[in-house]
Amino acid sequence: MEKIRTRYAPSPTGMMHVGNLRTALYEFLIAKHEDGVFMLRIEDTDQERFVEGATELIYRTLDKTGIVHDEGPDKDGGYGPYVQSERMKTGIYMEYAKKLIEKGEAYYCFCDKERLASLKTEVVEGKEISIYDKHCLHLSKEEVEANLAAGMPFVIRQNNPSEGSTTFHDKLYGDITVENAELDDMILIKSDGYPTYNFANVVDDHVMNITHVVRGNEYLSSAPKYQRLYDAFGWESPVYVHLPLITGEDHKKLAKRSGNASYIFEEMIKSGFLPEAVVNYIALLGWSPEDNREIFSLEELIREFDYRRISKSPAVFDYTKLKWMNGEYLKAMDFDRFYEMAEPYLKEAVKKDYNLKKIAAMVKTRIEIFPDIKEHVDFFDALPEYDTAMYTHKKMKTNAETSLAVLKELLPILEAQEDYTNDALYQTLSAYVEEKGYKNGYVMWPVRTAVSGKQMTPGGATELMEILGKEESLARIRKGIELLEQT
RNA sequence: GGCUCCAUGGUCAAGCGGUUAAGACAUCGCCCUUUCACGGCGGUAACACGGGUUCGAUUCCCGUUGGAGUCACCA
Repeated sequence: MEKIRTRYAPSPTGMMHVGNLRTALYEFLIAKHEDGVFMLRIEDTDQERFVEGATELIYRTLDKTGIVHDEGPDKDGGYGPYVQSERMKTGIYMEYAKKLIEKGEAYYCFCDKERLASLKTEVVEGKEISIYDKHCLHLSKEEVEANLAAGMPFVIRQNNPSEGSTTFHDKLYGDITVENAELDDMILIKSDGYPTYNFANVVDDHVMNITHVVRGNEYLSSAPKYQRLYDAFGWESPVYVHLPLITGEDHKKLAKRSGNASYIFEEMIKSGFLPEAVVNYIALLGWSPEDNREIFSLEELIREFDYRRISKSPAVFDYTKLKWMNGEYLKAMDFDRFYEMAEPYLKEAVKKDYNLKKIAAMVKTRIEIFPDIKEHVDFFDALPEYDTAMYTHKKMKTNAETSLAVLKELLPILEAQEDYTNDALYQTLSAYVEEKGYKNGYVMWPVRTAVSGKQMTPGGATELMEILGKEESLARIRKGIELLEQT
């Protein structure tokens, strides 16, 4: 059987959001699942929208996520060039466009902007709707030659029949048929000589031997026009796989512009997400495995990914679930790697000379994304101002009064204590608890409160004291006693 | 508005004619616990509606409603 070849064909116009990334991922998975080839092609036919550095961003993102291409501008696989502006220089698009003209499947159009504007009949939701009237199709050969000779600017349009219908087959959506009358004579070659996406895409996919055209659902409605192009050329059409859209909370397609930063990959990484967690999460937006598993490495995805299980309805991007998944990755992560990644966040929150590794270990199972660290550990640097009401805990049967008593009794004991390791401290406190016949929490609660000044901490009382050290721990307990005495 | 697609809990999502309609996130409760978290256990919560087809429809067909996409010399 022929080897599967898929392609990711982004235009270098800015940031990559999770929709783009998911498309790349599925294209990659579909190819790799069957040991095929995943290719990268840069579609830069719109010179006006080109953004400096956008190509590098694509490389960086692919690299970070592990979605590596087998062929591309930087990896020649014999189908190059892989950048459309370079391909254009070879004259390939014009050459194929002319073939279509010869067949009567395309024609020169000399209409100017004004005439085109006069065709716009209707305005729906702020968008002008127009369908080209085939005005230039009726130009005689002589007129065309004359216009060309005179250097008149032109475009080349597809000549779609006004009768009959066109059907194409999508692997997920099945047969889709539309009336040819619905098909506008779209522009194939722009007046600047560049091909449109619509044309370049079809030509390149064919010439570069792409077997499976995988792309977002937004192309579903133009697919019949592409199909007509294949038919006009007499080419066999590829296998189409149109992917369901990823939407925001508003159930609307993710927009590249006006984009919410939380859907942009780079921004997500900056805000403390792991690339592998993001990849794992988006793999599950629109696809599900046969079993109930949810945590997948990229290698596992390659093994399990069956594109026939891709769903047809759009999926809302759930930030909360992504965070949960990121937390799962953090918990499962090797400690050294975790520490390396967490260190900058720890150092920002804790300036004093505490054992950051111990703090990191405490925090590892409690956070979902790295920035969560700050709120967990900020009390190490400075005891926050707190309300003595925090000493009251119903379940521990503590209140300001009992806490004061316990703390006062404990102070001399802790002053005498030299070994401030967690185990030793815990032993000391336990002994005290036992001697007095108290409940554990009755003692631990006020100590932890005094030592942290917080409702929630990443560890218990003695764990905290080990890190704070004797001096600071005692200072905080004295402070607690002072506060409690004032009430 | 035309065309096209889609339709299971708040979200992701299994199901592919007969099920007590899975599971996950979120949410709520309980347990565990040196607080919180983790972990464990449990609860609330869904087949949009109306017609068919069928012995039987969440599942197949049609319609309605709802949602989305698209209608550029952008991709």
